[in-house]
Amino acid sequence: MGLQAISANSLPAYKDEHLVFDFAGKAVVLDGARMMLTHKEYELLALLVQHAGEIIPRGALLLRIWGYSSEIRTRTLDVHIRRLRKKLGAYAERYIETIFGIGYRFQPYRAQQFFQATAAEPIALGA
Amino acid sequence: MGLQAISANSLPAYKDEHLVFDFAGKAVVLDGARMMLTHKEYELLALLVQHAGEIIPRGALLLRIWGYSSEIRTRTLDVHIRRLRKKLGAYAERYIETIFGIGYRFQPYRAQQFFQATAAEPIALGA
DNA sequence: GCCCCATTTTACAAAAGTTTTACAGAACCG
DNA sequence: CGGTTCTGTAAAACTTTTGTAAAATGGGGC
Repeated sequence: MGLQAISANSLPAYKDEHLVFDFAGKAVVLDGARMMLTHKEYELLALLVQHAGEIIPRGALLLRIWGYSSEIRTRTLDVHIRRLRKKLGAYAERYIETIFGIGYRFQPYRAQQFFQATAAEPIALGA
Repeated sequence: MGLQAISANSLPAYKDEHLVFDFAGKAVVLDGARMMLTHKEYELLALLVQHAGEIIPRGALLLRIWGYSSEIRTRTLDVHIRRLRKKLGAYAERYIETIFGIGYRFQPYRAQQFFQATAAEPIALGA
């Protein structure tokens, strides 16, 4: 029965102490409870997690997820980031960093203890 | 005696605390009472039950049961889902989940206790 | 033809999701 | 500091999707 139940572009799942991100099953589990994410929220978080540790510029996020070419001024991205942070609960700030003037970065749970960050160096990332 | 040879698509019957789905006999029993389903209702529920736990996109349902190729806008599926839910009575929402923007999913009776169910759930998936 | 009944369509209401607006607040720069 | 730019946030506005009732359609049997 080729019912094609929800296609799966399989990447190795991301996993740390609190968060399990199953790209194949498009399921995210936080501390054992399934995170209920909308499409856009899922896509946004997935993109960040796939590039864990890297800074992703606002422009890149807006392009990849919204198809917006640069030079569109909108708060949409921020609103979605906010909702993700809300759903990430206590770990919100730890997982999703704001890189002022550049974009955002998903940080694996443990990673932050090694770099006691003052802030973030504006590491460039190709759009 | 069994002149009724085991029909070709005899799948093992689905069964849980309240619902018994006998594919071979095309009979559905809910809390001991036979559910009277029309042909389309039966096909729809059967397809969902056969893939219990999986999300089945609207497009797949419309294709498999109605032969509709995509890009036909119709509320027929929704109407049938509604009638099924009505006949499922109190268990309706528990058995048939709506996955917003994607499709529907039949959930075995017990399964939901693992994921705390607040309400209808928008599990996100890429489109 | 007429009736019955399953099914589909129509039309609108309700719900869920997304974007925009408006402004507060934080970070940067001189 | 004072000005400027950028981000956070809540709430409103908007869009899309689903739910629902009711009417229309269509096929079989009488």
